[in-house]
Amino acid sequence: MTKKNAILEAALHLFSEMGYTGTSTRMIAIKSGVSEGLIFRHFKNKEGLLNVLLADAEKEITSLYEPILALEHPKVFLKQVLSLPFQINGNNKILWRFLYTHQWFEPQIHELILQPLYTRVFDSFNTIGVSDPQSESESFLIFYKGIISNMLLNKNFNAFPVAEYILEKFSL
Amino acid sequence: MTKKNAILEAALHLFSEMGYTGTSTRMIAIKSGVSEGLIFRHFKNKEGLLNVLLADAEKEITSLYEPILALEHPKVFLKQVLSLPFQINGNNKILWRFLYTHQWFEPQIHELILQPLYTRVFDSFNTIGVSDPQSESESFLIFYKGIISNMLLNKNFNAFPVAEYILEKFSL
DNA sequence: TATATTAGCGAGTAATTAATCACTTCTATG
DNA sequence: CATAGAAGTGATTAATTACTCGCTAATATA
Repeated sequence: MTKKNAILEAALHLFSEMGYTGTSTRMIAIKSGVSEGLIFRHFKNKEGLLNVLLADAEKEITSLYEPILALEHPKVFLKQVLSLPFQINGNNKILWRFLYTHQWFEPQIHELILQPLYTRVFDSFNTIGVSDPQSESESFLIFYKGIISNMLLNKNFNAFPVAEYILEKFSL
Repeated sequence: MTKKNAILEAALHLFSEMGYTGTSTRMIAIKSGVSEGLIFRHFKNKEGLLNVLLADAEKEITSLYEPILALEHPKVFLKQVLSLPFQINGNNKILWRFLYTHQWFEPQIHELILQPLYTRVFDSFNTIGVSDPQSESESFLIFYKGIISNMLLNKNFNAFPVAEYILEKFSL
């Protein structure tokens, strides 16, 4: 792994655990095993490092959504959206936590998580033929985000039965 | 207003907007119009100030929940839980934002928001007689938290139709 | 091989941080 | 009124902050 990537990885871990303002560039340097100066050589400043992490996160979310957005059948698509939280594992959990902790200070993150899905979710419920596809879509996506929040905040939370239950509620 | 309360109010505002680590005691002193030293006289240190805010928040949440927890009829109670997000106004919005931004770094906050409701929600669904009261309760509370998250993160979000929709889904 | 560019280091720096301290002013109570 | 304790100030501190800079080592390219 290049030192540049080591910096990015250490910063992602630290930001997701301590927050952006709670992490010093010195901590990042120590954790990634590089000199503090190198951070600024590669990323200009601390905010620049954050922006690269945000851009990388956007790419990862896009490629995570991609195969699901390719599904044509409405009900299959919607079911797979609710399966996304279960793709959270040891590797990408840190990325999700980074996004969820920083969404309060970086407004584009909330958009990044929901917007790529919204149109297709709306169209799906519209095709299925529900009475109010907008409210149906919004409540569906609120649940999608909520289940991830809960998984990140409560280690004992077993999301499987809840997700099954919700699928039933949305007749999927 | 006492200077002690001015400090608490300024800190709550700043913490909820910039986060705990993103707020300096100097900022709090300037915003509340007191000397920086007074903060430490009243609260010992910055963390002590945070703890007082957390204790105050717990009291406020408790008194917000109290009248709803007093409702006996299961469906009436559950309906009123989903009406809680609409009690968010200019005054207490800052408190909710404080809780939601800090829940990622103060694990007890997630508990504080959900735990006082959980038992009664479970009992209510149990009394009503649903097939899996635990999953029903958990999904219901995920919606409850999710609606508030969405309201805080998306100014254009109109929660009314969504809440109505959810009540229907839970046959309330 | 020669040279230009990039990667990397570590000692600095000015500003900011949380916290302390000596001191003054207010206020309650005997 | 007298006085003890609480409220409040502002200068000061040691540590930490984000960031710079002069330098060397590595790597690419001609």
